[in-house]
Amino acid sequence: MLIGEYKHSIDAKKRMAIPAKFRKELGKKAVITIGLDKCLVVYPLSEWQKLAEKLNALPMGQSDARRFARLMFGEASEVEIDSLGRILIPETLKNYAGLKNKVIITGVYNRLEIWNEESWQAYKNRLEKETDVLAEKLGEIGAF
Amino acid sequence: MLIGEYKHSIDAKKRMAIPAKFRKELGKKAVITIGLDKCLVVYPLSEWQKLAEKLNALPMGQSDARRFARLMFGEASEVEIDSLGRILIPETLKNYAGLKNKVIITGVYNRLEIWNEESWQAYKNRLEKETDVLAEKLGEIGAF
DNA sequence: AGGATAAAGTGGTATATAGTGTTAATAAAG
DNA sequence: CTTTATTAACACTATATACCACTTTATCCT
Repeated sequence: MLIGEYKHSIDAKKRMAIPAKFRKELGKKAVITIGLDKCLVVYPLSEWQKLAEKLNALPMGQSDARRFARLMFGEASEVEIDSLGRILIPETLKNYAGLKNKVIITGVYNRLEIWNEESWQAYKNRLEKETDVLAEKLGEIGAF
Repeated sequence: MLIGEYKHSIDAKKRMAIPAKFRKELGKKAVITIGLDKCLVVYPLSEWQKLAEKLNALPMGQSDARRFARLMFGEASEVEIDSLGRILIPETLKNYAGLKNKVIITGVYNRLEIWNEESWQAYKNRLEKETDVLAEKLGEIGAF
C-alpha cells in the first residue's frame, strides 16, 4: 500500500525521483496523468489498465464523455523508472500542475500524487479547516 | 496502448512525423480519416478493420451516425509510414482539420488524433475549467 | 506533337535539441 | 560511522525537422 508524504525535486531535464519506499510497488513502468485539484497522479500499470478499459467503454456519442476520455488518454504517459528510481515528467503535465523545482509526493492507497509545494500546503490547510465535514463523511462510510 | 501528447510540425510537402513512441504499434501502414470535433484520426490497419465492421453494422434508424460513418469511409486514406517515420496528410483532410505548421498528436487508446494546435488548447481548456465534471466522471469510472 | 520548363512528390542527409544513462557528490537515516 | 537515498553534473543517444537532391507528373510554348 502506498502511504506517506515526501518532498523531492525535479531536475533540469524534468526528471523526478520516486521515493524509495514506493519503487517496489510500482515496478519498472507506471503511468502518469492529471488528477483533481491540479495535481498529478501516478498509477501502477495494472491499475491504469483497469482505468483505461473503463475509459474506452464510455459512450463516445456523448461529447462530454468523449472530451473526458481524450483528456485522460492524451495527458497520460507511460513512464519508465530508470536505474536511479526516477521518472520523466512530461512538459504538459508539469505545466498543468504548476510544478517548480520542489514537489510533494504522497501515497494514496493505490496511487501516488504529485503536488506543487504551495498547492499542497493550501490544499492541506483547506482540509484542516473542514475537519468537521470530513469527520461526518468518514462516519458515513463507517470508518468510526 | 497509444497514450500521450506531442507537438510536431507539418513540412511544406504536407508530411508529418509520427511520434517515435507510436511507430511500433502502427507498423508501416495506417489509415487516416476525419474524426469528431474537427480533428483527424489515424488507426492501425487492424483497428480500422474492426471499426469498419462496427460502422457498417450501424442501425438504419441512426441516420446521423450513418451519415458520419459514410463520411469517415469516404475521406479515409491508407498512408505509408516512410523510412523516417513520416506520413503524408491528404490535402482535403488537412483543410478539414484546419492544420497549419504546428499540430498536436495525441494517443487515445487505440488511435491517434491530430489537432490544430489552437483548437486542441481551446478544447482542453474547456474541460479543465469544469473541474466538477472531471471529478464526477472520475468517480463514475471508479478512479478514486 | 514534342520538347522544355515548372510543379509536385518522394527519398535522404545533417544538425540542433531533447531524452536517456551513468557517475559522482551530497545529504539523510539507522 | 556505515549505509542508503537524493540530487547535481556530465556524456552519450535518439528524435525532430529544416534542408537538399532526385524522380515523376503536369503545363506551357513553339
